[in-house]
Amino acid sequence: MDKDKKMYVLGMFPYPSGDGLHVGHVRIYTAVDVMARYFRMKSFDPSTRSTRSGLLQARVLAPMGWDAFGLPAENAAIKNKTIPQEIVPKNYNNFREQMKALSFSFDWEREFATTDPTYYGLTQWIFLELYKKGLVYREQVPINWCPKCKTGLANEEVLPDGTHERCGTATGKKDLPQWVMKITKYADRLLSDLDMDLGEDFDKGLSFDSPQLAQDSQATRSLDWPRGILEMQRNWIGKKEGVRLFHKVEGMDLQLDAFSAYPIWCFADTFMVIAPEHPLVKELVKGSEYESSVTKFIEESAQITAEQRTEEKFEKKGVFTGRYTNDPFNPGSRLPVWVANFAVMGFGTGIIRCSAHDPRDYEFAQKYNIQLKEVVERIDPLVPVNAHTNEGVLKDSGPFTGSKISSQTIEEVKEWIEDQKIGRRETTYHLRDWVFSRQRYWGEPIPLVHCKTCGVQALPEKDLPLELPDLKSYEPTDTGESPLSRVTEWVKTTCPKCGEEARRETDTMPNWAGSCWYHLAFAFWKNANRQDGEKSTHDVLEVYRKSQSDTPYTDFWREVARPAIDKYLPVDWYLGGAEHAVLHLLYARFWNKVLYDLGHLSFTEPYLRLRSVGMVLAPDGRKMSKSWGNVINPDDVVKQYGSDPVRLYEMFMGPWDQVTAWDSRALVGMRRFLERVQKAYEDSPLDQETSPLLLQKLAKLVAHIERGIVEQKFNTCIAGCMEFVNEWKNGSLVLSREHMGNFAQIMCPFAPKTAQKLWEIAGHDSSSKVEALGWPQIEVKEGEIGLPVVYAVQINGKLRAVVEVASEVARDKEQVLKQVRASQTVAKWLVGEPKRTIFVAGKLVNFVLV
RNA sequence: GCCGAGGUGGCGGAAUGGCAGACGCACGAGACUUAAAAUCUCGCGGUAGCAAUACCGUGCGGGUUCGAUCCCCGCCCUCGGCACCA
Repeated sequence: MDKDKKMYVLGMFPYPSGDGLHVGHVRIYTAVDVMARYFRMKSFDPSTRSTRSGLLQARVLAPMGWDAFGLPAENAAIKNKTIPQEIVPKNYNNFREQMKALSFSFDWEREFATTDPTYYGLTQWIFLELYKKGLVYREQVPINWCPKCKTGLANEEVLPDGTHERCGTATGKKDLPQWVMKITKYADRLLSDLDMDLGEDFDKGLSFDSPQLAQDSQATRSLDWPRGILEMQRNWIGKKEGVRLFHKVEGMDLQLDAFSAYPIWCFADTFMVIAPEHPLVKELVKGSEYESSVTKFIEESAQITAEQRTEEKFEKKGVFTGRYTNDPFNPGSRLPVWVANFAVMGFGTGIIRCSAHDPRDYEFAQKYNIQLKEVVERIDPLVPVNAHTNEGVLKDSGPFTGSKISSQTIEEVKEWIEDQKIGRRETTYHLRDWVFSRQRYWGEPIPLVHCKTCGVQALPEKDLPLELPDLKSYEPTDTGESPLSRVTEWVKTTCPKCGEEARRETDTMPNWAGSCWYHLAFAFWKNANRQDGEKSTHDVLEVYRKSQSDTPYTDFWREVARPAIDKYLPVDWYLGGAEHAVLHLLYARFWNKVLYDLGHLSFTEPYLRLRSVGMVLAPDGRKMSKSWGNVINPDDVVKQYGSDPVRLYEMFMGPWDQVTAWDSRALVGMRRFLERVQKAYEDSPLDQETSPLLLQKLAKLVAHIERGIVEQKFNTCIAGCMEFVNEWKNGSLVLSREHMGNFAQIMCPFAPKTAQKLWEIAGHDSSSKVEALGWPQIEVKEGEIGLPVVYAVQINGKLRAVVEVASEVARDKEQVLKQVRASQTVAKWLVGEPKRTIFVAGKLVNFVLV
């Protein structure tokens, strides 16, 4: 094996809740373990066979850790009247034991929790790197607020009807200063890199000459992610190139800017709409006869929750402001300005130019009798053409009258707009900046200090990690501030710049922070459980912290972390749930790009191949949920059936990427199969020659499993194994000792315990490990075995017979046709000479009579 | 409305242009057993037939092809995600 090659297989690390591992987790991590075990065997180098640790030299990384900060643990601790520091380790220790019980062969000496100060010190260091790069800023951002509990709430604590999930009070919003990350600065790259050629980053993991991986090197080496998830990322970023258009309000010194993504249709616009929450609305009507009606409308709109607003039946409503603007597209015309609830702040400018060519605008204009104009002849006489089609020939459109709409004329219009100085090109994004503050206890403290004279100061690297103080009471405060703000002795500090008294930032980081870079940490992480006597990451970092350097973390990153990261990253296979399709993946990609720009990483995309698992439903076909009482606990089934049958069942139950309902009865089939194989091994003498048919099947099975594993078609791999055993035992066929060993080897990724037992029954002693000699290679040359080839014979495309042809002539068309025609059944159907004969070598003959 | 994934026996599913229903579950019959469980053997899409066999059959309608579960066009349904996005 090429020493520069590696394989990094990663399952999205779990949030260790008190309920323990879920069968959905088991489905993901069994797949990760199957792949990891396969790649380890595959990476075995026969030339190092004599060295004791040929396997250990292979650079296959399959780590596991715990995403342990965040709201659920904090709320669970509050509920149980304890502290997160106590329940979190309890939870992840339980997760680890459950995983070990399932024989997951993860690199346990690399395990960590994001709540470990050694880990979150590095998270804080990365935060400061982003901060120093100017990607973190402070802004007033509204949070969800429960006026009764006097507490800030996460979105998930607010029910769809806008009430607080715990007390039922209607929630509101409260403005708080928050730290925000400028992810929008990276919007373009986050979008275009989805299609970028990743070059050699992609090649590093190609050493295992597996079927699909071999294909990759020939295809474009852009991200190999499910199409749907790529699409969701694109939509979430939501890049729109358009124009910002300027309008003067008649009789006022006021400009209204509107964004348009379809500028070529602007000649049709006949009115404008402004969002009720737009800051200029009040100014527009101040002191006019419209003031009261508009104010009333604003108040009404404010009471409607965002949820209600997005309901389908939601009625488009508005009121006239009494104001008009000029229309730069139709000089001399004026556009009435309405306030309407279908305009929202936060997209575009909050002000829209409206026309008959937008169904929503059209509906609104019809309702309020606003004059309309159309610039493209209708196709359907009942409705105006929709601008989104961007098709048609313009009429009544100033200098563009008579132009056919095309990408070229759209460009011309944009140019014309800029020439006329009535607007300018602008790109908008759906993506917003990322609110990074949480007014919560259980998260990484944000390592900033507020000084009266020096303003906000970053904590020096030497002071990291900034540890979370142990608190007995950590419930949210009634001002909405973080619970940390109450801990006077912790908050009180000195300014790193001037040394005067200063206050620590009391907000903590969101749950996402730890998961933004954990895949990097696994590359260099060493925990204290190591057997090999090497220093743990904690100890190494301590040495740096106690050194003279002012930048111990930067030094550590450069000297320790970076070389290991370069060795293993990017992640070759990333397996997890589709629920992270947008946020986690986007945030992690964002941090990766920033770290790349800072020179801390050598690659721009963290996850090369992404696969999402299908949900496991309860036996009743519904989602598993405590409230339905239909949750299957993996502990119970492992106890009842054993770990190998559970692993096998999770892989066998259906296509890995599709939803399937759990069926405990089907599980017994897995145990039966494993017992049957073991019996078959015990009954087989070890001194036989393998039957030719079986040898051929075994060779095919090995190839099938290799392809199946990299394509995540685990279900058919297992079916293939079952089929093989059925062939073996139902016929009077025999397997040699060597081939019995081979079958044990290919079973190993799926059912490692059973595979080891089979290996031993096949004559190896227990000090020999089934995975230790690599992946079996069985070569059968075509024709060597001399088995007859089965031809399907069709008449007019309809199957009429099946004919065996001796292997020596099985590829010779003339000979095959002769033999096929000799069959009685074929002769019966073959009336007259065929007009055409289709011959597919080794497979099929089709006589076409008509 | 848009985007995505699906629709095949009683059930989970297999077959990605070439023998539809592999493999497993459930079910039925038989063997073993005093009996049951377990295990083993056989059967198991529908219709007709004692049978050989024939016809029908992969959500619906059309098309391409010697040949379509698979590719193309138009619909229907289920699940997941997003949405007054200007």
